[in-house]
Amino acid sequence: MGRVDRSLIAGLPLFAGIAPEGLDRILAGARSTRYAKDSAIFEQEEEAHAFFLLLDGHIRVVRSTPEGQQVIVRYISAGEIFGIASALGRTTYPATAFAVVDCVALSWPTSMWSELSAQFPSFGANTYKTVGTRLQDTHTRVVEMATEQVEQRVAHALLRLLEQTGKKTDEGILIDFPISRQDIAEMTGTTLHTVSRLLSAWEDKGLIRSGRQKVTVVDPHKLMLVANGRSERS
Amino acid sequence: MGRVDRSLIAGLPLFAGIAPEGLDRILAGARSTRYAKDSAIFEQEEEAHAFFLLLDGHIRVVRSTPEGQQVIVRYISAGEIFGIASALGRTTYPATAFAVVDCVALSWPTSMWSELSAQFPSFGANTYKTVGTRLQDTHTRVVEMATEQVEQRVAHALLRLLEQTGKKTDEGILIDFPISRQDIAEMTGTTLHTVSRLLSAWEDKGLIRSGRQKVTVVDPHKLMLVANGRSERS
DNA sequence: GTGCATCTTTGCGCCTTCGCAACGACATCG
DNA sequence: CGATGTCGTTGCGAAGGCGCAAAGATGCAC
Repeated sequence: MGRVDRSLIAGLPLFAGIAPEGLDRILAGARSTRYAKDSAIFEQEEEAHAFFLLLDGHIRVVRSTPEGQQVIVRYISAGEIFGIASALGRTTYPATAFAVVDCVALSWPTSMWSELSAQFPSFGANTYKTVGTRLQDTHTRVVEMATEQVEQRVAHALLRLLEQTGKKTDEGILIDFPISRQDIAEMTGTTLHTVSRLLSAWEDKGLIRSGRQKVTVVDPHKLMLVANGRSERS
Repeated sequence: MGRVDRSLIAGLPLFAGIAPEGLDRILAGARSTRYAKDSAIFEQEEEAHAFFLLLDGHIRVVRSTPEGQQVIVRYISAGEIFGIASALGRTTYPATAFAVVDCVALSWPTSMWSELSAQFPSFGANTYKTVGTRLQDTHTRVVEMATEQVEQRVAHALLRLLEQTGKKTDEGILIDFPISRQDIAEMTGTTLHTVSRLLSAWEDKGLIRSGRQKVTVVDPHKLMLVANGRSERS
């Protein structure tokens, strides 16, 4: 918990078009919290007491089945809002949010949502736009799961992570947070075994380099061919 | 195209808490259109010129892959809004909407969205709540596709259709619009062959009765057991 | 009433993917 | 620096579900 300087959030598209005084007023209602790696920011089914803006780090949003299987709904990067169930008329969080690395996030009490979105229409509009984008992304994922083979789905998932958090290194583009085979499996609806086999095969072909909780894409273009099924079967 | 009487929409939750004069003003900007069975209300990639409210009938929202495969995103029933891409900051429709039966829908030009939602906050709020619900529903679907076998997915899909449009008959609960094996396959990410086999097996067990483009659920409770995987393998 | 288009059923072989199991590698911590 | 736990790899067998193909049903149009 602590003060937040306006400059930390002034550049975010989320707050585009809001005057400095407005930002200060928005921030006045927020509190900043640090979350240790692997801790939960909120949990599925829990009362939705707040919504969040990630300032630093990476969040993994996970939905669990009654049988205890987990599915990764999405990753959140710095600058994105999350836990906005409250903004959408829900009273409980539909998923659990884990800090993938040490994170810092702002939070506002749910009760402030209507107030903020009314007072700063562009903030509301930007948020809804984000929700709309996520709905489309999720539909895309449904389509992928319905029509593609595992190999394509995993390739697509990696490419999406690259887009979101790719970081250039001298070997290629690195996914900028620890991610295991199991994690990738939970994003794509397969098993860690199958993911491991795929990554091994791709590494042999020189598409990627990977290690413990680490994936670097060496040849994004070829990976894209795989994702589109234009790659000959091995 | 034509006039719409206020009474047609006054009872909808979407317009709850809006005065009669407000409704009239909302309707003044709308136009009513009839769509013949199997016609498209709008098409994927098309400019999002309007958003819609279904007054009567059933709509199938379909997303196509570049390879021409189709996935049913959802069914829309009377009273629901659809084509609200515009409300979410998109400029094109992300999917195609087909009239499953003869339909009647109201439409408003996209440009009216901001005006209406500003003037009638509860209308805006209800719409966003709907979007939130759909996002959750879609996530649920992702989880199902990631963790369940085809049999469970198909059972879940049928149960969802029952919930949405089930109509009691003397044989059981009927899905109230024509739906083919192919349609069910496109909802669940499988093939019409597999769906046909499943329905046949369920019919033998007395769970359902089905015919050409028609499914009646005789024993919803047992179907729920199948959906939850609590049914012994055949 | 007859013909045609569409939808449905069902058999069979194959292939992708899973499940299980065992082993190997790497990092961390005391 | 060695022990321990977590994560990754890989082999093998099983099977769920797909693809293809052909035949059977049903409703609609003329």
